[in-house]
Amino acid sequence: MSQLTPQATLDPEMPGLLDFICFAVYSANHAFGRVYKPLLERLGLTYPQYLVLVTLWEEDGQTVGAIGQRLFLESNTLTPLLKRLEALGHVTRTRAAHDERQVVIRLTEQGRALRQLATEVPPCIVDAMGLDLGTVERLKDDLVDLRERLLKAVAET
Amino acid sequence: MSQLTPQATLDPEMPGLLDFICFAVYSANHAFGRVYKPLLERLGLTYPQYLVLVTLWEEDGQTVGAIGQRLFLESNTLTPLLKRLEALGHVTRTRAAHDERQVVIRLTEQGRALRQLATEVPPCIVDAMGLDLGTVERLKDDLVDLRERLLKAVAET
DNA sequence: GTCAAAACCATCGCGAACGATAAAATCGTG
DNA sequence: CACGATTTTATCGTTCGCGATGGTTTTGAC
Repeated sequence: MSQLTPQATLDPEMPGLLDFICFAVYSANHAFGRVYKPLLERLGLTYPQYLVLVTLWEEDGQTVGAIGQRLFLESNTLTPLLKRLEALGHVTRTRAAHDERQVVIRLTEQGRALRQLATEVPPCIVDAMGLDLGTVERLKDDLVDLRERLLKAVAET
Repeated sequence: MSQLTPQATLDPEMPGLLDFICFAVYSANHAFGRVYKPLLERLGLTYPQYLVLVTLWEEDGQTVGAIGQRLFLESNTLTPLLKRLEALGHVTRTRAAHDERQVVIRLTEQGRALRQLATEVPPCIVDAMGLDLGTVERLKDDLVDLRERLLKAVAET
């Protein structure tokens, strides 16, 4: 282990990795993934699949586009994911009668039932964070604010 | 609107997507990706490749394992990524003489030169966030704290 | 010195994310 | 009504991320 890395004063140009807030977000996201993985494995779900189901538990019968708008994803990501959820028996995919372009995603009975099992998940996450809900809420709001600022900046490009 | 549903006894209700701090992190991470993409495209880099180079600009000649420890990635992710950086001419990959198991990653002259071009990137990100540096710093610290708590919880499992 | 255990990296397969592109349905304008 | 433009979803190729596994080198116990 080469212990001495005196972080030379040589670089006012490029900040270190630990100065990047994007890396803090990136690595926190990664850490959430590691916490969620064992919990979701028991449900046979991946993390993005879980997020899709959360939106459907909130509001069933959404189109692919509507789900994508909520999750900031597009059809090239969602279509294969939704096909897997269909293969697992959690949802159905049917063309909308009034507009054949749209595909409506509906929970099956099994998909609805999964919601009960999934109620154990959020408390486990809160427990793993070990923070009071006020702190979490504030952090969440700050992140949403940051996200909106970033997306606004991208849109203006 | 988003009254946090208490995970009370037998409450079958699942919090909405917008109540999940993990989703705030997930979507903020994606938003960063969208901001970085056009900036890094000019350098011919992806976002993870850029993160690897940032660590190497900080300290050249790290092993694959050392880079992984910093970025929370493992060889199965890093090896192909580093091979691409090698193919691009930014780094070299050589077995360590004193321990043939380790692979040392060193910047090429071209890889070092890229650092100058990349100095334009961080100011663009700060600009896109539109937040004062104190707010950013505090948010970053909170995220690092959250990350450490989550990883600690995983390790205790 | 020997040999099993550990460390380190590479490989494989799968799911996720996205740019580019295509195909089909619908809409809007003339 | 006709027809080009738009909307919506799907497909393809590339990169990332990770679990599982394998191969080589080093370490450690005896």
